[in-house]
Amino acid sequence: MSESAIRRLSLYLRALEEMGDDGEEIVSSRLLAERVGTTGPQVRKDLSLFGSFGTRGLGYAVRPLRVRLRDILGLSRRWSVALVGAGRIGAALVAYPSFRERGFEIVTILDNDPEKIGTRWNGIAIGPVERMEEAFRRNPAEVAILAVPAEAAQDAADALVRVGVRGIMNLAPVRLRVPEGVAVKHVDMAVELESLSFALRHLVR
Amino acid sequence: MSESAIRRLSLYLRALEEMGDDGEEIVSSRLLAERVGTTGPQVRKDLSLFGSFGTRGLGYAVRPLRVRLRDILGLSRRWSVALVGAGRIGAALVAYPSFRERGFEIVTILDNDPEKIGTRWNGIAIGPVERMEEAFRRNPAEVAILAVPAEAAQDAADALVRVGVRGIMNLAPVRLRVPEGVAVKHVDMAVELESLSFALRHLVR
DNA sequence: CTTCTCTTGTGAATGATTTCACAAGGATTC
DNA sequence: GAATCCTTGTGAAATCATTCACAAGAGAAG
Ligand SMILES: NC(=O)c1ccc[n+]([C@@H]2O[C@H](COP(=O)([O-])OP(=O)(O)OC[C@H]3O[C@@H](n4cnc5c(N)ncnc54)[C@H](O)[C@@H]3O)[C@@H](O)[C@H]2O)c1
Ligand SMILES: NC(=O)c1ccc[n+]([C@@H]2O[C@H](COP(=O)([O-])OP(=O)(O)OC[C@H]3O[C@@H](n4cnc5c(N)ncnc54)[C@H](O)[C@@H]3O)[C@@H](O)[C@H]2O)c1
Repeated sequence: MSESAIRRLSLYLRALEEMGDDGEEIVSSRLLAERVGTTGPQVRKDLSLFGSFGTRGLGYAVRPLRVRLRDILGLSRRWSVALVGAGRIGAALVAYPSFRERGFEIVTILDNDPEKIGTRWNGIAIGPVERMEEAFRRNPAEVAILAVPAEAAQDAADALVRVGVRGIMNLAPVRLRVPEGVAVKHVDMAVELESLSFALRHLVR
Repeated sequence: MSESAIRRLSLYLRALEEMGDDGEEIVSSRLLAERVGTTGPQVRKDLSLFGSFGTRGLGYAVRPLRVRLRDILGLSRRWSVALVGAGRIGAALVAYPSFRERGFEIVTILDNDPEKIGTRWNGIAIGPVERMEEAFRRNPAEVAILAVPAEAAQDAADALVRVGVRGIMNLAPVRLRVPEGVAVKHVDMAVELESLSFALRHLVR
């Protein structure tokens, strides 16, 4: 059950959610594949990892598959999220409504800048990062978004693990070391840009 | 020459840049691997795709390898970048100094909100997206960052391709269709969060 | 100059992921 | 209710990526 299969499930779910509103009842693996940029067999393989949800000769019923995928991905519950680092990227994330709509609710915001501490973002008071434990007692979170400067990221991650966070989405350009059982996803825009640069290096100018 | 190999090169380069400042002269594949979270053999395989830069028995000289990696990744030149979508995420990106430091310079910002058009961000006047062609004549860009709402993303991408952009980093949660020869990298935080959710689904509460 | 140490560079082996091909089997038609 | 159509579900094959093992070879030491 590869990482990439899981990411595709997430894309299938998104496609299904967009479809549902168009009133489609049934979708074939071929059509779903086209929506997310893969192939029919790939879709079927991915889904078959978790059971068989289609009807032969017909396809997949949109709504039930959607429910099933949400379930598989662990999205049939809500996740509480702590944001550490109330900077520019943090501000964009807090103001972004889609995460909440998809079940990820930012319940805690922490920073170490005295100027920021106490101000409210989206109804949430920014707390001092030194008092993480206290903040988590009030508003526990299973997941954290880490948006502090690179130098501060490892310490912040350690603290997050200490207060019980089991998953971190890291935006800082550093590889985090975390104990077994803690999941980290790294969003690294510099790497994305550099792999664009690699792709273009001979094509342009 | 896989996508993932290229991404690792980018991480090796970052590690080397951090090291150089520490005054390390030589680094072994083992050490470099540790820094980026992979293995020695993997580092050597990745590098050997492009030549042999090390000395047996010793390791890799930091500075020359850095230069070589920059070259391989197409980073020994500067890239001009257009930002389309001057929203919250766009604001964070424009204010973020690291991209420029690593050779990616935002030279054009476009939006379709009359309120925003004409205001200056970081010294750059936000232009109307309808006049993309004109904006590109003044400030051409090879690369674009796309940070518009999902519904607008495909149209914006089409327009970017028309004015000659060859690489797009897309932040909107949609799969873009682009012609052959145009590279797209998709930064999809919702997918990241959902794959965290998958990893935690049975571990938490 | 020879030996010893150490780490690279790389073919071969292993492992993972994707693609393929097709039997299985519901739905629809006549 | 039989025949036809169509798309799923899935082993097997092919491709792709990583790991391994070790010969090659540079430098240090004696
Ligand atoms: N802004 C972007 O577009 C962008 C893009 C890619 C990656 N990133 C990365 O995301 C991270 C945040 O970037 P940003 O642009 O929002 O930076 P920023 O400087 O605007 O924000 C960082 C915030 O973290 C806070 N902070 C610093 N040390 C802290 C600590 N120890 N504990 C808690 N809070 C702390 C600061 O007070 C500040 O509010 C950085 O690692 C950056 O490299 C940012
Ligand atoms: N904010 C986040 O944290 C976040 C996280 C993940 C993904 N995203 C994605 O990034 C994109 C931008 O998000 P945001 O939060 O900055 O949204 P936003 O609404 O703050 O900004 C979008 C900007 O695009 C402009 N725009 C709209 N249509 C346009 C068009 N046709 N041409 C040019 N400009 C146009 C708007 O005027 C606005 O300034 C969205 O697709 C969003 O889903 C955002």
